[in-house]
Amino acid sequence: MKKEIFQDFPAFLGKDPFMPMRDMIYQYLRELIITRQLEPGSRLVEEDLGEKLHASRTPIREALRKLELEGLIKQHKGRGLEVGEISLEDAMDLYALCTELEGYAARLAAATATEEELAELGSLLDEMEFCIDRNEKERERILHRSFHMAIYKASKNKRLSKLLSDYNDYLQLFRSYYISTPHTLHQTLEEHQQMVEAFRKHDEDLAEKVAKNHIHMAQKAFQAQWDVYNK
Amino acid sequence: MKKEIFQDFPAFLGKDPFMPMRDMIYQYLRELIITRQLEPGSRLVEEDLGEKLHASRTPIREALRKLELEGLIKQHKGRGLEVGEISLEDAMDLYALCTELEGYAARLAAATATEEELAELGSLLDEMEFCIDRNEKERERILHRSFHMAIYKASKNKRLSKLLSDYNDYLQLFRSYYISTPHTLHQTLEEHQQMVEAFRKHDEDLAEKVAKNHIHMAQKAFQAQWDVYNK
DNA sequence: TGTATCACTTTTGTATACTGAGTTTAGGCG
DNA sequence: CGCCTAAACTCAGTATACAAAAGTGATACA
Repeated sequence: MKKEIFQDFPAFLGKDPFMPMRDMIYQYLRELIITRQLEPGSRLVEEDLGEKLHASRTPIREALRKLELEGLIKQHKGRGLEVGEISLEDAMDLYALCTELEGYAARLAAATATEEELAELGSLLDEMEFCIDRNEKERERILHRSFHMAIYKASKNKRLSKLLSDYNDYLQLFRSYYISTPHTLHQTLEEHQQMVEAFRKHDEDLAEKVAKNHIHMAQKAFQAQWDVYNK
Repeated sequence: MKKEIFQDFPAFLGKDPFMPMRDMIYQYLRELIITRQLEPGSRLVEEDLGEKLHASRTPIREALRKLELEGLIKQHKGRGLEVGEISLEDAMDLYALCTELEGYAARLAAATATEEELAELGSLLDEMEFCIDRNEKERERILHRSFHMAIYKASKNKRLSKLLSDYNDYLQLFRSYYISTPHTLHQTLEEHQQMVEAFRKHDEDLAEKVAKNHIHMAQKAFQAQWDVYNK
């Protein structure tokens, strides 16, 4: 495990000086894993991490337990933890599940979305279009996330919202497989527009269908890239 | 917090002498909470628990963190943890979510169930009928759980299976609200029979419909009892 | 040369000690 | 008598120390 990876932890710490150390460490490691700065298979030794992050084993352990529960890290045969490999089977399961859940969330959103929520979604859409034209990828990524979050919130089901929000982060891992080309970005934008359109008409069936299709497209893009990488 | 509640922990420990203490404590506390032996609002002080369960704070903490993540216990404003109160809103959200997920699992099961899986479900059904006639409630409860697990497994989606399995345990908490009368048990049995029937015919739409209805019935029973308790 | 055993190393599991934040309580002052 | 303040207490957050399990390697014996 290279030490340089952990160089920017002090800056990360500064973000919220009141957050408990364990949560800091959790979020920090989670980000490293999801952005693949920590590669699958990397070993995570409590004492090493403690030294590198200038913390004792106790908060490290609690962060690791949480990551383990999320499925991002796994118990290494025999002993120690390591960053989990992603398997095609798991990815397919997750995409299938998310397809259902997004569809359901969209259905609920279509049924109950308020004018404010629709306006919010509309303005996010405009911003995203702007970003795509200017090729501001990072900002586009953040807006994309906000867009989906806004839908989850509009579903008015807190459990569903939390679940999808967690899964969305996880899917981030898979997205690193297929690079967003301008083409796929425009494609995605159009799908988003269709969704908002369906919400505006309060057409539940259409909203569900379009949302499901949206995730399904992402799944197909992932699988295509997977097949390229793994012959 | 009464000490007597924790009397049977040594026996619980005996079940698997190789399981780490933190997992023992987690499972033990979880069962106490779900069966309401630890009432909502009970305070959970690390040091107290350590003394009563003859363990140090470290494994206790790790067990508590896990329970907190599951939403079974909450950080009490200012200080300490306590067993979470259940809110009607959260229960309704969870039932709605489970309705969707069970429906989806049933659809998948109907599509792909093998002869072995169908036979397994059939025999569980027979056993349950036997138990209901003899009024063996505890055994019926365990079989009920196994029945749903068998469906999840038949869906062949591991993520979905894990998620529903966790939620099922959680719903146990809500079930303690409405007592299972022979009438509702027979009603439930019939719903289960309809589900297996749909699986046998590989009728996905029917399976989904019946499964959703099954959870929806449970939701209605819960809400009715809630309304009685809370005026 | 191959294998079995034993000491050693690595790393997690558990216990305990210390610290600091927030709460309660008791005493003094108006 | 009530209110404000400060000391004491409670309890979680973090650090450290010790124990135990499990791999690793070296040595001795066949």
